Amino acid sequence: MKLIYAGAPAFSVPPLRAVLAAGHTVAAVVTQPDKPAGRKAVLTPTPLKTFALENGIPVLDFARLRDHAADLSALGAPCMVTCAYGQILTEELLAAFPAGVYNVHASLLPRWRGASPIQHAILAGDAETGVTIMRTDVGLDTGDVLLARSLPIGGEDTAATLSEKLSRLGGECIAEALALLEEGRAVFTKQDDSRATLCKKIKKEDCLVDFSRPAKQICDLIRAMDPAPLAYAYLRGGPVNLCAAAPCEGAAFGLEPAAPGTVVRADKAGVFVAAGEGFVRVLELQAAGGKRLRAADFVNGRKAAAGDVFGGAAQ
RNA sequence: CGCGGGGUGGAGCAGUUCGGUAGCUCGUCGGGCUCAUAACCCGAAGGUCGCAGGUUCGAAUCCUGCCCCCGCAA
Repeated sequence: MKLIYAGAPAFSVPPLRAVLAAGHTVAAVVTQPDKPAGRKAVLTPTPLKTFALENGIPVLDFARLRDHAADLSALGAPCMVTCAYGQILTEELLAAFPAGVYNVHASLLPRWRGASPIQHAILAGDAETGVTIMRTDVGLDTGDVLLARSLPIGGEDTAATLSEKLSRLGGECIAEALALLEEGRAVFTKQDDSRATLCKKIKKEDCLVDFSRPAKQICDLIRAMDPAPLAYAYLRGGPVNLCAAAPCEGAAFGLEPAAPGTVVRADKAGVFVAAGEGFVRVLELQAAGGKRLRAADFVNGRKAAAGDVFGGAAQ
């Protein structure tokens, strides 16, 4: 089938690869314009654009896709596949594709509609998540579902590992969905709006760790924000990113109860912090200006010691 | 020109203010102690101090230029 593929981040690359591998013709890749990235504001193309150019696929990076419906229909592709593209599609755009627009979404819809489904699934402590292929309508991830596949969320999963797995699964799903469409065997199911949950884009302020909460929830937050933007708390007057951690029982490591946020032990085994319930064993940390360090190295450089207290503000 | 931190044996850091023998913790290797150990004791190896130039009798340290890494913000 001839189609247009829209996406942007690394997550959107494997599904495109799967679409190509399945023998479909990608008339063009639509992505976001190059954006200044990093401290030097170097103009950087999206990962999807880089991949497309490497594979000789024409790239369209309109700032406002809604102004270019005519350009899209001129390509003569009956359908479009979107995956983490990041722009809302208007009715006019949807109308440009007689065979429909299909979205690869990284959650089991109607749960986690919106911008950050992977992070929110981990953050909420969900036991499983998955990929949903739906036929896009004018709402935000509200279209009828063509196909969905689930994946368990492991206790070690971070947004990074889960994203990679879901991206691969997304490739399998979109390939299968396109096959169903071509064979005319596609069956659509309406979403149960009453069970829908919405997630917004994550901001750094959402990542501040509150140690008065249970250790399990704190660790879910830390895993959800890895590798970016990273959960953090203040220590010795400055912000420290908490990159990897696991909840633990005090008895197993000989820890005495203490006020939430207190470092009760800091050595090769980790930085152990008292939480509202249980203890958080922090395994990787990053001080401002420094690299991400294993707890042993962080402690060895004396950036943390037993008795320090993690807080919610700089002081 | 958005703000800021940093580059010193394999790892994390101190030393730079005020130039004068390269230091700490950890790791590694060897030995010892121990029923045993990630514990403890003794010893050893390992560094062009990011790069280039300058000042100086002498530069990790002062001056100039450059490269690289990172936090915040976008």
